[in-house]
Amino acid sequence: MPPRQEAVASGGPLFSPLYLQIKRLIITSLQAGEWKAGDAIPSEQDLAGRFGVSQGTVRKAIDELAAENLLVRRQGKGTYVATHAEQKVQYRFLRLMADEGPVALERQLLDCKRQRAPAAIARRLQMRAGEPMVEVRRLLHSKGQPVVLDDIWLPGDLFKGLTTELLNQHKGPFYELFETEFGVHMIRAEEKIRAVAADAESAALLQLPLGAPLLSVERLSFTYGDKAVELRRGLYSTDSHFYRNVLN
Amino acid sequence: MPPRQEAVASGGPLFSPLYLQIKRLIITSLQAGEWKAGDAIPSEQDLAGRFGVSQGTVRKAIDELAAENLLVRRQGKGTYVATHAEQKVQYRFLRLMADEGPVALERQLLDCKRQRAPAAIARRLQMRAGEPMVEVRRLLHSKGQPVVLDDIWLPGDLFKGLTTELLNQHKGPFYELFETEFGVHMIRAEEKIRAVAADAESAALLQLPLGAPLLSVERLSFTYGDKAVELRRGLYSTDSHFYRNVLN
DNA sequence: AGTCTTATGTCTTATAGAAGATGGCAAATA
DNA sequence: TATTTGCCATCTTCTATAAGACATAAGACT
Repeated sequence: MPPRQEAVASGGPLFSPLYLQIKRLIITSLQAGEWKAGDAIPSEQDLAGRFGVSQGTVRKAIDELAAENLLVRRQGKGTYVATHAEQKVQYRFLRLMADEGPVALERQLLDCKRQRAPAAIARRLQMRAGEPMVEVRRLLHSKGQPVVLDDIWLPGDLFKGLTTELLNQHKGPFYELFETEFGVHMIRAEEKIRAVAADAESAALLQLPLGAPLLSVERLSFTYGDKAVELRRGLYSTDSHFYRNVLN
Repeated sequence: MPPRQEAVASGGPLFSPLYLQIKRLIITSLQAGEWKAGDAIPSEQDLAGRFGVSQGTVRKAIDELAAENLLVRRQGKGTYVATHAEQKVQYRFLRLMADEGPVALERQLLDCKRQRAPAAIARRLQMRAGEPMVEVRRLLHSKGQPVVLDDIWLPGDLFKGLTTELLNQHKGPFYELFETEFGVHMIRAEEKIRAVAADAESAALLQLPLGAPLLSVERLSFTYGDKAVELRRGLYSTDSHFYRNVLN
């Protein structure tokens, strides 16, 4: 067994450990859609054979991918591609909690139309202004009360057949739909949170007085290869709910 | 080598893997203050010898502790007890970012007095109302502008000698002082974030109009054994700053 | 129908060697 | 002589592999 493989060119890290090379190969397969969301990937032994390394090395690669929530391990069963369609947590990326009781949200679609990208939006998604996009607006209700107003921007070329009907007939999170219908997996996101005053439109939609303080949550979501594919701005009413975060 | 050690009693998980038992032992030593913040813990070989297991088993235990930010590994040097005194990030738990440029904060101590615990505060810290506490209030400034107003509550018995003078003469984060002077390590925290309107006092201190929207960040901090030891309420002005969070 | 066996996953532990950091010591140098 | 330089021993963590234990599900058997 050659202890070290030659790496090419200069600039980057000349050598990298075997398990990191394996990890990269697995990510490539995920990106190529070789295994779809919710599927089981081949066993550690299989992959070890395919790549010509030992099971333990594949295991360490998968360990890191599982820690990053790209894969999910189930002892005795197999290793699965992470998905937003899990029953356990309805919304994997939503950090909203209710003051008391669990959060059970109903969706109300407000709008879904194709647009040209405004400069401010395009820049954040590394696109050019004027490129085709889809804008979706919706409300989330809890016990009949409106709680979240979302404004979502998606690249038009990635989401060709996205229509109001498709969104309405689909039960479950948007991200689940994006996986099954468009093959776009959201694996990571960054949020910028501010406090803002409700303008006329948001106040009306959220049934709050004009100028009421709202949580503004601007989310940039990424797919494989750190490619930004969604910009979302949520306005949260925090009278009976809050945004929860853990630090360590 | 016995493959499995006997576990006692009933109720919990009857058996747990060796490396988890080792992990618990290490946590116990940390909690007992056997190694202080910033110190190097014994080498993996040392610990393996002490516990009568192999180096790889100790390694897996330490791996998890490092992933939880209780320990910090440095290849070739050793493994160290995590601390809030690192130069790298001034405030480990502070998620505040500036719209442009880095965050450089100056502190201004407003108040530090001993109090009886109000019921609402006591409950969150699993104490009884009326028990002695320390309340600290302070401002954080960025480029001369006030940005954060903090109201901090600490159990009085744990922080006996905490005075205005001690806080003022200390440079660096509070959590660093808590480690060195009181042996209290903050290892984890939960934050509840809301949008609120500035009342008269906070508006004046943050130099904002009355009713301006503010980010309310309520932080409950824990030390070893999931023991809550600090309740902190921060009001953030988010005109030129924001709260940053990453999801995966 | 219920129990047992077996196949196939992941999980745990152990061992050996590689890679990085550090300090001591000797040779080279000014 | 005083100082620098380079080598090396020895400490640390990191990587790679192998073997057996544990978990799960499905089929064989009673």
